[in-house]
Amino acid sequence: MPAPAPLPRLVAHLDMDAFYASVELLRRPELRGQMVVVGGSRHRAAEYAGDWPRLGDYTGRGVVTTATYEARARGIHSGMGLMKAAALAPQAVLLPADFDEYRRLSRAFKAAVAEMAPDIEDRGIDEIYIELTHLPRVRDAVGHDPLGGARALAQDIKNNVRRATGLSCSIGLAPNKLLAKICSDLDKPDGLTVVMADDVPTRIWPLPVRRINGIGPKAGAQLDALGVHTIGELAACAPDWLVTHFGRNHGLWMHQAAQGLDDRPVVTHSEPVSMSRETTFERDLHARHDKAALGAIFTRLCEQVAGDLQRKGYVGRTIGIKLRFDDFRSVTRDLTLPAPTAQAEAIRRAGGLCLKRVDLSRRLRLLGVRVGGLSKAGARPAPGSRSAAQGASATPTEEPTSMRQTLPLFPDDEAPSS
DNA sequence: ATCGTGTTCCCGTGCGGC
DNA sequence: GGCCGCCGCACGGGAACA
Repeated sequence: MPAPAPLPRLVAHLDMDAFYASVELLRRPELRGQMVVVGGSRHRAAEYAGDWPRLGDYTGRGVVTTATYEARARGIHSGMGLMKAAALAPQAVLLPADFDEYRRLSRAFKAAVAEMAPDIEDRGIDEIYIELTHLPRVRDAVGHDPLGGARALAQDIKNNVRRATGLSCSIGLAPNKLLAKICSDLDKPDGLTVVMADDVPTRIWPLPVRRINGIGPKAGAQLDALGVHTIGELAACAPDWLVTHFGRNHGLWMHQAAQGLDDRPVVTHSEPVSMSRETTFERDLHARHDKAALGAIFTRLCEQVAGDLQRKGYVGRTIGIKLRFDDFRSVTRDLTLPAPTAQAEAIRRAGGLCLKRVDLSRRLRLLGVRVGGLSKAGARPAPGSRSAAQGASATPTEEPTSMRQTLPLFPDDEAPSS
């Protein structure tokens, strides 16, 4: 009896095509074929008498969230400032984002995948990883051809997503998450791309290093400056040389990734670590001059994040704020409370204390509130979180005195250090 | 005239417990 | 008591990604 061939691991990465824009086209089919951009937050999708709002008429802050392929052909891409996009294609239709609808379709496409392959890792609203290795259709594929079985399954998953949502997606099929992610992008839209270990030199090595998930703008620019442009060039770098430039962890990881190696599991369950709300103002605000407006925004953010926590049944111990100044520098401050909370009042008081630790002489463009160190609202504190238990043996209901006094939301700049 | 929102992970520093 | 090393946590910043 011949020894059974070792089973290759098979992972799929599924990415919805131009997700938000495609959802908009589902309910506005008359826009098909046009340049459509989704983005901005403060404009309304009012009733248009056959006349769509045009990018060129938009004034204000905001970025492109998604653009149809027609708009991308004009050089528009996600993350681009709306005013810059407007210069490229003023006649493109601009629609505001409707996250409730996107979440509805997101649940629908994930359910359609789960019918066929239940081991799914959520990677946000429009993409997932799928573990295929142990599925009967793959493991016991006819002719002992697991790859053939996986490819057929991936095609069936695409068909089921389209049946359930009317939307197309692209799937990458590979021996690990890293390669699956890269190759789901190789044949967009509506693609199904397979890359196995043997294909890495021909299909992966010619690509720019930025295509590796985890090499972002900073590392990409650094590698570029060092003369390393493609993944193949990165693969040829000595690990020690990468370690000297990027540190032990990062350098060794880069070297592994460039070989197409990755053993991260598909993680099917995860708990949230933090929840936050933030907002960019329509115009930059000053802590003293616009104190009332900022205080109101701050209070609203605290209420929103408290509402999010309560709705989802979490409490958190670490309260943080985030500020972005007019020069785009940002700072964060946080504070860990003796006991977790989901109350807007407590969050606002702690956030107010954080705020006092920041030099507020520059104008602000963004304010955010974050709650981390989350635990389930009903649960006993985890045996790992010590400070609540081992600090003074206070009763859980007792409030520190500092929490009881009403603190100014945006304190005047007191005792300037200059 | 750019440059949002929400989340995770990682690293360095500082500090206290042991 | 002082010092040391180790460890974990809190905090702040940065990078990355959807």
